[in-house]
Amino acid sequence: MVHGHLKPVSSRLTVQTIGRLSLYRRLLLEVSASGARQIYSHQLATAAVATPAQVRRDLMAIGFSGSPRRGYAVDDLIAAINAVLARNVETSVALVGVGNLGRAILAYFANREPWVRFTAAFDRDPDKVNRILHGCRVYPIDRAEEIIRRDGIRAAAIAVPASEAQHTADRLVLAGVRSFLNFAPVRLHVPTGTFVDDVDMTTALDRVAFYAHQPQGS
Amino acid sequence: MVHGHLKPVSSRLTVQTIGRLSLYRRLLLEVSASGARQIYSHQLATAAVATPAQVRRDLMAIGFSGSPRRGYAVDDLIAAINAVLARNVETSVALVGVGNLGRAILAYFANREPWVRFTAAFDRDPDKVNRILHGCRVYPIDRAEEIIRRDGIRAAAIAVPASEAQHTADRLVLAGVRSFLNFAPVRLHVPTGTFVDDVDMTTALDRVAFYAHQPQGS
DNA sequence: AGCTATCTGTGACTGCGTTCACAATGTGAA
DNA sequence: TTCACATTGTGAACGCAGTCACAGATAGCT
Repeated sequence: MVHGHLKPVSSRLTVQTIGRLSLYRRLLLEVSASGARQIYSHQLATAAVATPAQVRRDLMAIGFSGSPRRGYAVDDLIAAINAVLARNVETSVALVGVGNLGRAILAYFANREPWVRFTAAFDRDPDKVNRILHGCRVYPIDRAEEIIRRDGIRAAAIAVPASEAQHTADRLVLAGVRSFLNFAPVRLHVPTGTFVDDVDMTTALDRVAFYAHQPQGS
Repeated sequence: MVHGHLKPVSSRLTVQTIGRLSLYRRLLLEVSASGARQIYSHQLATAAVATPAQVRRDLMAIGFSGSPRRGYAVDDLIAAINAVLARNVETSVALVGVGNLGRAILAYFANREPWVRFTAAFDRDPDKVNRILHGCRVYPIDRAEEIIRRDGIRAAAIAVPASEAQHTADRLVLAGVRSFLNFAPVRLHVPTGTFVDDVDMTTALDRVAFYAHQPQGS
């Protein structure tokens, strides 16, 4: 779930399209590694569990063209997506909350997405600070504003308890963060122009439990 | 992201509504604990970062009525949502993949959602099996079909590497699982009537990185 | 060189989730 | 008891993401 008000970035680059581009890139990297140099929209669509028209629309949105009867050039497409998604620069992300979940996040993303790096983590617990976890240094939460400003960090993952999430977000916004990956099972109130992507495992689990009880029929 | 084709469960119980009901319930439990007995749609909407009309439509979808000038009865509403979401029974969920992420999931949900329980976990690694993690026993992956069938488990969380996710899902579907919480950064091909809720942290992080670079203006 | 098959690019359309707006309701105050 | 008004319930309108369907393009085959 995504919330937070944003004007469209370009003509037709919606949040959904951005998400699918991320998926396409992952799939294309595998395709490229397997040696294929061209790919059709219907092949990419199958891999992404989408429709060919959807794929073509998404690529149209980033101004990437293929050629009839040959499809899209895989490596060029990867480069085009890289240019759009990450502006070809490494993005620094802060992590707040180094509990079970926070540590799993650091472990999960270590060496996974080269264009994104967790450069600083923060926690309230004095026992957790001043360590280095998966290449990310943990600082006391009180130094968050200072370090985020110093390093020009504009993105942050929130992995604190639900009761502290809003307060944490407020502080980060003031420090200059405009884009949140929110793992807390609450919705954050943020100013216009701030992006929030909720990764709400609680809601997801409730949904899964609900549909587990539905009658088999399609 | 949710995929997998499903006919509407009831008249207007969409996937989105189910998700919001889960959120409402969490908020209402806090409200109830704080002592309030009635709540207005606009109060619930503010807490959920939604609109009053949205809240009223969702409650209409589960046939719950309030009264003008007094709003909705908090405890009755919680009970109504419980009845819809979990059918008032405990749901058993299997976990496949007991790596960093899988263990974090078990820790995260231990004692969090009383109506959902991870009753069995599976892993390929012989070193990980036959332990009990956060109240959940870990079995070798080869016993998955047997145990899922034995316990009538219909929901599963997938926390295996991307390359094994599809294969894992296929086996689980054959064993009777109809509802997936997919943490692997791929889209699963599943038969009609099977539900998949993707918790794709990779895509989410890419989105957050993208919007971190967008100009401040709303 | 011409022809054909098949894929891309895109205007138009569709369906659906959300929001609007207002009639109906009934509560609490005087 | 009456009145006033804040809140609910919901038909209708809206907007947008996704799909359709076809014109345009081009590579390969004969």
